[in-house]
Amino acid sequence: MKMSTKGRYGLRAMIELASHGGETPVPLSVIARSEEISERYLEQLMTKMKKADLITSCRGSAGGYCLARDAADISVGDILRAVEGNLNPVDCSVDSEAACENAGVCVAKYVWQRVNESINQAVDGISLAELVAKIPEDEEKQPGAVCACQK
Amino acid sequence: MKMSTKGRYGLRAMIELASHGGETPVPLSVIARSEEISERYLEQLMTKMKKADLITSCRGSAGGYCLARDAADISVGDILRAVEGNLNPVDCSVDSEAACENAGVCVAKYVWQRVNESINQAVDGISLAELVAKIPEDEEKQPGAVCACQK
DNA sequence: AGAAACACTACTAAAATGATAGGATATAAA
DNA sequence: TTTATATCCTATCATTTTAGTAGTGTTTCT
Repeated sequence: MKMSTKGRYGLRAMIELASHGGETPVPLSVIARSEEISERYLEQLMTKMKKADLITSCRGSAGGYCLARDAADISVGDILRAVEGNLNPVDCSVDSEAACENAGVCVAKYVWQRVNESINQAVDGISLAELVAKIPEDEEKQPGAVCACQK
Repeated sequence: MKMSTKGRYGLRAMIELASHGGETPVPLSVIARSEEISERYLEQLMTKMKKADLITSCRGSAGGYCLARDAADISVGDILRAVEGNLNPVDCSVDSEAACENAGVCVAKYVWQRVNESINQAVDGISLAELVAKIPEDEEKQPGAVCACQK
């Protein structure tokens, strides 16, 4: 039950992006360098977040990425689901998806549904703005100090 | 963020075991056949649950596994942590473990801690007895009908 | 003695993860 | 209009993890 690098990197990239104020687009290279994430790999995650309408992009020189809306209106759940796919611990726990023929009598399903609800409730209850507000003053200025931890 | 077969099989095996009443030891072969899980693989999971003092075993002919205590006193959390290890979505989120040097200023950590607490609270709030009670009457009698779903 | 069951360790095929690589396209500034 | 700086798109690949096998040993009941 581990969050993959997709979710971890994705979240950190969004925190980094949000902490830039949003005046001008932030190039991928800046975020990647700050967070010590492979530029090529992060690019794939940004694509997913763009498709989920969490960020916008400008190509060409002086281009980069911007938040698609206010950081207060982007939840951690939005970010994680964008890069990780749904957060259900078990696919068959969500009806009409990959439910097996025993779904009707399966009591284990009850567990996975509860866990699923619990996880989503937790991540939906935290906004990006809330996280940026937690960054210590002096850290916010110099990109990179937010968290270079690879975990 | 998927639960591996360890957690899924482990939970199902325990539900199956608990549904046998506990009068006599239930052989691995019975549980494995009922739940359509590889006997050899399930054996490894049972070993973990035994080490976690969730089950006891009797060797030899007429041997098998029993719950170590009342099903009401075994939580789903106990089971999942026994077979999966801790349920933290990210290792560095738990203090004094694999914390990185930026743990002090890392705001992402806050997210993982909240998610961790949320998951554990959910699984600790469900007992094995509660699940067994949910099994439909006619299903309870014939082993295997509980859930043979591989998910 | 022999069958039935757990105990322990090592190995392995397959799947998922975490990248890397190579180009194509767009944009602004020189 | 050329050049530098970006994003965009698709394919490939090495590594790690997962899920399962296999072999051997030990215990216990009949």
